[in-house]
Amino acid sequence: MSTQSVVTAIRVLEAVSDNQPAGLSELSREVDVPKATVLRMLRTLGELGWVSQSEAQAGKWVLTNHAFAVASRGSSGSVIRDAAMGPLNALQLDTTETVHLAVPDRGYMLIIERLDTPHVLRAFLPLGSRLPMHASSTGIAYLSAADEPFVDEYLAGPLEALTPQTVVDPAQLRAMIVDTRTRGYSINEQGLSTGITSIGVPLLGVGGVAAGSISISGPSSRIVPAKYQEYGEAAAGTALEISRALGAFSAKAY
Amino acid sequence: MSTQSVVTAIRVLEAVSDNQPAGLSELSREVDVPKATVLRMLRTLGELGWVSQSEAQAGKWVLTNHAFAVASRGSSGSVIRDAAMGPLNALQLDTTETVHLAVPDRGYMLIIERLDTPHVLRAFLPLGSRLPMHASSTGIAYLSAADEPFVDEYLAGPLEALTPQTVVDPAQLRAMIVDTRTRGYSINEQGLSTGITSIGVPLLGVGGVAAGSISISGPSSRIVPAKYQEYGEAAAGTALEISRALGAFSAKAY
DNA sequence: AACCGACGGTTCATCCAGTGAACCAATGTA
DNA sequence: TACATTGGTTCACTGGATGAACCGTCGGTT
Repeated sequence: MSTQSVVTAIRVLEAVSDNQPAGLSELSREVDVPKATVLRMLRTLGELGWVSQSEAQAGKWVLTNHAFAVASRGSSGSVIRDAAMGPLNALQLDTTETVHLAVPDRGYMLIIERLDTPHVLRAFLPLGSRLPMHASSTGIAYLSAADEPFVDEYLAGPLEALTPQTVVDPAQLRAMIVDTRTRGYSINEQGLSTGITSIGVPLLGVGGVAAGSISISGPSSRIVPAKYQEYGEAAAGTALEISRALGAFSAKAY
Repeated sequence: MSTQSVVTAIRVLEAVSDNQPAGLSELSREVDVPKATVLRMLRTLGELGWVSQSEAQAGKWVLTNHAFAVASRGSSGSVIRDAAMGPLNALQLDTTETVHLAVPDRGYMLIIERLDTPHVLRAFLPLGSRLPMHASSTGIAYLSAADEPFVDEYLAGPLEALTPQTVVDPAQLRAMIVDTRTRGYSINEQGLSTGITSIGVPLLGVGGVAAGSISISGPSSRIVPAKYQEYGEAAAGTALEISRALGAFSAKAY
């Protein structure tokens, strides 16, 4: 790989992100690069305003808000967001529950938008949360629209259980994906966090490829089985609208 | 500055972020670095999963979601978020209007969280939005708690008007900052976008330094002058609670 | 008190990775 | 047709990146 110093710098950056207030030796071990080099990277990234020394603990390094600001103008993210916000807003008002907009990132679903419920009891997924695909309705929905090789590869990997209800059996997950395809929406009952049920639908981008997903989430006491169909169909309608806006069904532009 | 290839890479990354589907020559000009070098950076960043070729337009480069995922675990962001979400939630329920959580980034306020109003008529700031400080209630609130040199520098810079109501006169802005200090909250009437009024309060971090701000926003037809005081005081109370949790008033830990 | 290990941070000779001018083919446009 | 711009490639040169060995400090053990 070329430009190895850049590679090192980015790896350091990701290591900082993963270990938040991260120490020098710690990072050096993590990235497997001499301390001197890591420190030089941190200094450079610091000058650029991407990391800084934690004011709470000297010698510990943290990410800055600037890093977030630069990266939040993500490509597909903003395209999808633009297309999704209107319909998503309507969906939230219709259902009165929290709706999420998620895009894929390396086996995770990344929450990039949220419109929340007026209910006192509300679910909180901070913006930027990464949810394992197999443990979230957005993830299963995304997988239901993704191409086979991707699904095979994902299901072959290690699947961690986040709650006692998390489904980690590949065969069972495959069945859930098939159900999602036929039904039009995925259902996740407390597989991500206890007491939360969620219903997801995939979004399609240009050429009909999976681009992300949306979901309706709330306490399992409110999102009861009797409501699955109503919410599922509402979400599916919204997703269709967004996918259409993304150009999923128009002739591919050459 | 050391490790110049890293500097170049990050500058390329930021240039991509700013110009979204960005072409090679375009970036080369922007960063003032030969095309060959820019291309090498793009390839390296591509291998790392931070940028990719736009599938819509070949040869154009865009940021990936992965970049967003890494950077969204921002330091101060998450610390503040953890401290703020509880009180903010209560504030939203009390006022029934949209509340925002914002942190500073190079002259802008970065919206990192939002709790939505149940009202059909609602304002949308996408999460990750960057608002000029002088044109937002969060910005003026932040400036009212920031140190003098920072304020001087900011007001000396170019101040763009986003709407006909945006205040861009430094003297007038300074008066607004003073008012904010004495009153306890800032008011922005349609300075950010027409038809939207917003009330902001600064958050203080360790040592009492400005760390961010919160705001209550809504259509100017609902957030009328008669409500300013009620909302302002509610927000100020919430901000105080958050600042306390951030350790603004405890003895500095040595 | 003396010892130890781990911490953040520094130094500097070696050498290889990054640089950028010049190049290509393709497309657009006047 | 000619000209300008695009994305992308090549390669000799050299100066910037590397990493082993170093320093001072801190906190816990014995």
